[in-house]
Amino acid sequence: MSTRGSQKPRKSLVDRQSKQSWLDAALKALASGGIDRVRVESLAKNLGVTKGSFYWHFKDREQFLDELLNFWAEQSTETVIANPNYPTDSKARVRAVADDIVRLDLGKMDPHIRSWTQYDKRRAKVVARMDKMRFEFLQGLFVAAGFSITAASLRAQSLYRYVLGEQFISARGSMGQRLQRMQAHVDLLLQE
Amino acid sequence: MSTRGSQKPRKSLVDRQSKQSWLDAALKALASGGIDRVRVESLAKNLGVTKGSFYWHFKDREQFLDELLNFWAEQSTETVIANPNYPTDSKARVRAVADDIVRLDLGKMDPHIRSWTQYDKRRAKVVARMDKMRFEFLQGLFVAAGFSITAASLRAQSLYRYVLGEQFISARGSMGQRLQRMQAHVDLLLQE
DNA sequence: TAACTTCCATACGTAAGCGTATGGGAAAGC
DNA sequence: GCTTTCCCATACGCTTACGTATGGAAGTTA
Repeated sequence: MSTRGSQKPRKSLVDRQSKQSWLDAALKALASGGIDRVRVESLAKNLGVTKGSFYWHFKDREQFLDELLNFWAEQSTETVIANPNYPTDSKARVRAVADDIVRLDLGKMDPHIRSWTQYDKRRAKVVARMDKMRFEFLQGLFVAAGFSITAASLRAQSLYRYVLGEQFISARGSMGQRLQRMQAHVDLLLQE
Repeated sequence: MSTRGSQKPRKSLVDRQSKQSWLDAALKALASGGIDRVRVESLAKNLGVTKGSFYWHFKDREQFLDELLNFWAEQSTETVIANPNYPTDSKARVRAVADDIVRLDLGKMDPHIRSWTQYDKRRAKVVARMDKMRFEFLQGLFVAAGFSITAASLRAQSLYRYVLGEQFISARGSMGQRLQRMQAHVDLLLQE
């Protein structure tokens, strides 16, 4: 949708930076207590600026929240799919991915994200896309590990629900316990 | 903590009723869009009364939300544990419970409850107690089905996370699909 | 029937938060 | 150097929602 190419480059980097800082702050606020803590004036205070900045970068809070959701989606996608090099052995690969999910606490935003978007059809679609991507990624792992499409689907569903469920349990124990539980669960899924 | 027995009975039934109606309305509002929709004046409108009623029955919103959380906890406890008669065969029992969880949509409140209480230490304790109770109930089922404590624990953890995780996926498919998935998952857990 | 209790309506004060209008400083462009 | 653009501060109006103060209707008790 850009106009002609004869346009000036427009530094637009300071711009990006500032917009990004708002989104970063919002994501932190979201993680710290739900969408209800994502407040324009509160974020402004944290950033050491005023609302003036916000309403220059964004139309209103609604549009901002949309960008926030997309930002979360992008970030989640990058982290999970376009990832570093995992083991080549397919079963070890599953274990490594599961380990990362716990260790990096991927999905830590999911409770708030989902509680927020659950009854917002438009936004729920974004989350549903994420679910689909993540699921297909996991399913691919199990297929590579020798399972049939059906069996892999079942196991991916199970693993994905495990990951999501884990996020909602307050007393999850130490990192070591969580890793161990996850591996035990993966063992269940990987056994013939 | 009651005072002497010579006290009058004090009908206190109208009282109970009205308090209950507020809590019922609040639970419905909570289910329909998170704790943020549990608003005094909004609930009043739904009930066809004014705030006057609310502030006669409750000290303030905070105390009301405490009662709401306890109400949810009580209700969840009743529904899951003190339940009707399930099959006597222990494996069929597990399947029946899993079936009920999906069919009755138990845990449908969990996303909002957990997103709400996650960063509120005092309230998180209530939720943690629920987690413990539910887990021990499930663990008991697997123990009864012949698994060792350790194996039963693992399977109960898996099943519980599955149930919670299921709640957070927007595109869950039809009831039939959900039941089928759940049973497939339980099959995984029940196989030696 | 008079006083008292129970329960709710009305009206008000206050605070938080959104969005807008306006101005201004600093940097970039010419 | 002057203008223009970028970015933000300040100030204001408006809405929502909480909590309180007060009165009053209906039933209860004495």
